[in-house]
Amino acid sequence: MGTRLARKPQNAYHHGDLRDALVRAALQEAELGGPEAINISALAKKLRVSQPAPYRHFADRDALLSAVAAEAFRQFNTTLRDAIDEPSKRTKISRFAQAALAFGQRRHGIYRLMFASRVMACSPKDSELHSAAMETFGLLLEALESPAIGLLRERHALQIWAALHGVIMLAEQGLLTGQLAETTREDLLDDMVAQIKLSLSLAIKAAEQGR
Amino acid sequence: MGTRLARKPQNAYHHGDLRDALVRAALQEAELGGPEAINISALAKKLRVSQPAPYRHFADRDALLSAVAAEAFRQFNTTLRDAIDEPSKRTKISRFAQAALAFGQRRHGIYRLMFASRVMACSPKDSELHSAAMETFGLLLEALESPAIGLLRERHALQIWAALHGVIMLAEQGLLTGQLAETTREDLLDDMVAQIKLSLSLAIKAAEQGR
DNA sequence: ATCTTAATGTGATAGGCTATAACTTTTTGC
DNA sequence: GCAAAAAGTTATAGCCTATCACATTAAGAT
Repeated sequence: MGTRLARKPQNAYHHGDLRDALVRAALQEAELGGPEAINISALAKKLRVSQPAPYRHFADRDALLSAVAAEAFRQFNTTLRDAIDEPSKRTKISRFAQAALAFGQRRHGIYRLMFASRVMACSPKDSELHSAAMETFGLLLEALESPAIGLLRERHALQIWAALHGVIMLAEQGLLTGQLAETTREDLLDDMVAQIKLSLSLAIKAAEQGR
Repeated sequence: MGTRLARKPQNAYHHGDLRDALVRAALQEAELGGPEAINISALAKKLRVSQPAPYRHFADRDALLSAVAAEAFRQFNTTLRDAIDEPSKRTKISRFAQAALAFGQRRHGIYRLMFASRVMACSPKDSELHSAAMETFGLLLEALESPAIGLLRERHALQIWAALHGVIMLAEQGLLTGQLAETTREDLLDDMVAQIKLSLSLAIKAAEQGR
């Protein structure tokens, strides 16, 4: 992001970097309180501009949220890329999954914003958000490290994606804390990933024999 | 719900059933638009009462949403109970999962409301919501039909719960439509359930041999 | 250099929604 | 029946989004 000025030059009529500053500040607000915590008036006050100024850069609140979600996806992708590339004994997909879970827990407000349906609903309109989310899926496919191709590969990627998302969402709501305090979320997720990988290898073997 | 009057007796100062009427009307609004679509002023107008009247029955908007979510969970539980009891060649857990997926897709706004974190966050406070959600989990355990007990059983129930929730949430956002049009969501979910069941039976066998 | 135009910011203002306060009308229990 | 609680009402305040008309600065063309 901020390739330009990071702060408003004091006494300047023009902020110089308002659009990016808004996204950064909104991201910070959402960190704890999720999408609901993003308040245009409050952001304007914080950045020392008039209340309507943000509307010069975003058509409405949803447009701002969309831009924030896109930035969040980019940060998510950076984290996942690091996890994939980091050397380790575990499989790439396991590292991918654990990194995503950690992101979802440490930055739960942001994660919630990223998948807020209001924001994701406008995928076709907002290509910035859409492409960032697609890149995440691309990283997942890469992490799968599977010889499978085409539909089978995508199918299993989607299963992992769903398992991951489900665990993160449930963890967020404390639905994994009450009971089962002993078994950690990391273990639960790793089990699911292992099951899906196993099923994938079986499917490949079956396909090879069938051919 | 409505054991009392279904409609407001005309020209009556007291509505007679406002609390339940509000929950029903709100549920209807959320059907399409999710939790954001619930508007206290609009509900009051629709039910022909003054705008502040709802506040005689609910402390604030979140309290209303909580009550609506509780009712939604009860309806969810009824659907799931029917699916479990219905005779079929498939396993109980598969029927459970398919019924939940169908509910999540047909009534996506309601499903979103049920798991809106603002609402679920206040679990301890709102025992009505909390107990309805716990009952859902109880039904899942029942549907699992597993000889496993204790932690192992709960662990696998949570895995299925997470897989289910993940698939529903992704389907909701159209993230399962673009690619993979051929493979239906039902199949995807059934695969995941089968994988988890398989893993469960293996774990049981391992535990028996270990003993 | 200057002139025009687009971009960006401001004050004023409207409208919607939540929520509270003070007052009124029924209902209910003693 | 009467006192008190329950459930409505009108009036009003406050917050937030969003738009309008106007002001200022930046940028590009001549």
